[in-house]
Amino acid sequence: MKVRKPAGTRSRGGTGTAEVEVPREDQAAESDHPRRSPRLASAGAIREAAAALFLEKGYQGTSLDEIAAVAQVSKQTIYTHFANKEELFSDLVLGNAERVDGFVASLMRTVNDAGDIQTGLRDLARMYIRFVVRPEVLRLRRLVIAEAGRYPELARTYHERVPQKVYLALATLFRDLSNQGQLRIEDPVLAAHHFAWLTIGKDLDHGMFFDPPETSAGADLDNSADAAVRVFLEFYAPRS
Amino acid sequence: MKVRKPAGTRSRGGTGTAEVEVPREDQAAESDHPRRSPRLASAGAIREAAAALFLEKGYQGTSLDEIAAVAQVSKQTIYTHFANKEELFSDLVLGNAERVDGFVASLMRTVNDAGDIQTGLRDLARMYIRFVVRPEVLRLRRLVIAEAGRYPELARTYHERVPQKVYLALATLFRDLSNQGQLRIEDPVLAAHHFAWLTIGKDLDHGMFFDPPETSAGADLDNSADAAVRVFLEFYAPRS
DNA sequence: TTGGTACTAGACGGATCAGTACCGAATAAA
DNA sequence: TTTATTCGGTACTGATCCGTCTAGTACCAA
Repeated sequence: MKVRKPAGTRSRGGTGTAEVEVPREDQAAESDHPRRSPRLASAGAIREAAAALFLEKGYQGTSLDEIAAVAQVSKQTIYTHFANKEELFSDLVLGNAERVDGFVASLMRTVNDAGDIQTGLRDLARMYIRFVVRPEVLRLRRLVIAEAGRYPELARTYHERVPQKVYLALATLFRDLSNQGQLRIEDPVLAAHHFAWLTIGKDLDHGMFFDPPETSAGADLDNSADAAVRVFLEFYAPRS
Repeated sequence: MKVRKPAGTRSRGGTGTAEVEVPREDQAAESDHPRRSPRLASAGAIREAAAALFLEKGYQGTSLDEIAAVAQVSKQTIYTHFANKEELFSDLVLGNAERVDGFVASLMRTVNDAGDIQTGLRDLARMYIRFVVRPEVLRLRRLVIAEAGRYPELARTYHERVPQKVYLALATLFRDLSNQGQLRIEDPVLAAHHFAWLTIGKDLDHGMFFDPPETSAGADLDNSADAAVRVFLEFYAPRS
């Protein structure tokens, strides 16, 4: 049961099955008073192991002993870094949520860099759908939904920081484009939802129920994205 | 899987806060004999209790002792009707899945009864969104997604019998309407997804992360549905 | 009466798991 | 060297839970 290494070399990240990026803490990121931050080398390994196991087997399906074993760390060490299982869980969920900022920024950059609006929205939709369809994203979403009943606050926070952040960015973008006369939009938030769900609806739904291996082929994703943009623009493009 | 017929409305006094319909397999015995109840009466009570508890606290969060207590039944009795916890769970999920047939039929009836296509699709969208937003539907969906990792076959079956059934019905409808010249659709399945996600995307997403109390008001739902239909028809209506 | 069915009540085995306690080794500073 | 801290190993506690088992009660049919 226990995977033990023949003493000596501890290879961290060598296995590297954790697809989700684990935020490293530099010094004061955590709560204030506890203990002086010493060698935090183990914190990263714990986060990696927790991410891999939580995403694969769910919150309740993962035991701390298992995390400790995979992280090649004593269970006690987990408790020196995290107060309890719940905090470790929320650290994973919220830590990964922070990555969307970069993604949203690149979305906006993409559409600004494009020549015309069709191309811009098409590229945006293609990026969006590819982001959403990634196995880690799907699994994390599933995980949050699964625990939404037990941890409603976590679900709310995740929703605000991930999906909603994208909707609001889209809404802002559409409002600007509408002011420039490139779109004709009365309710930017509504338009953002229309764009988002036209684009990702089918694949996100699929990803919620089926395991990731069935990742859609890239060409199919592009076709979905392009079709979504055509429908969107037919309504929201300025009347010629 | 046993084939069950939707029995009448009978709620065992006191327990019933189960919002999900529970299929009964025996319709006798209206009067409540104080203690010694009719034969097999317990199966229904077990299903009711299991439905209420599973939907509220999740699969892993619900113990069989708890179900037995709520159902006012001995734990042993549960095992005379269901092989194990998993079967009880799948009975709940799949049993409720059977109800979509009626819903889909009424959807089609609605659109056929309408005078013009705008009205027809508008009424259809309004019905659709109201169905999806119901707390029992949202909770059941959440439950299935939560256990999709552990019970992939159940997730697949649920998806086929509930959401996919609606998509396919929509696709068939759109194909027919297209043949009649009332719509202009090349890919009916794609159009069905566009229609579905334009309509329910936002509220379904919300319902996955937030607890049911925040049920959207009826007027908002109608506005969402109507806006979705406008966007849909702008692209899929025949060119005038 | 006999036997079968439907059920209650409770205990129990076997297992899992979160969280704690304690020990000793390694490490680094004083 | 001494001292303090970190960490791995492991045993332990207290609790939960699935599923089984026993013993006994009520009802019904042949």
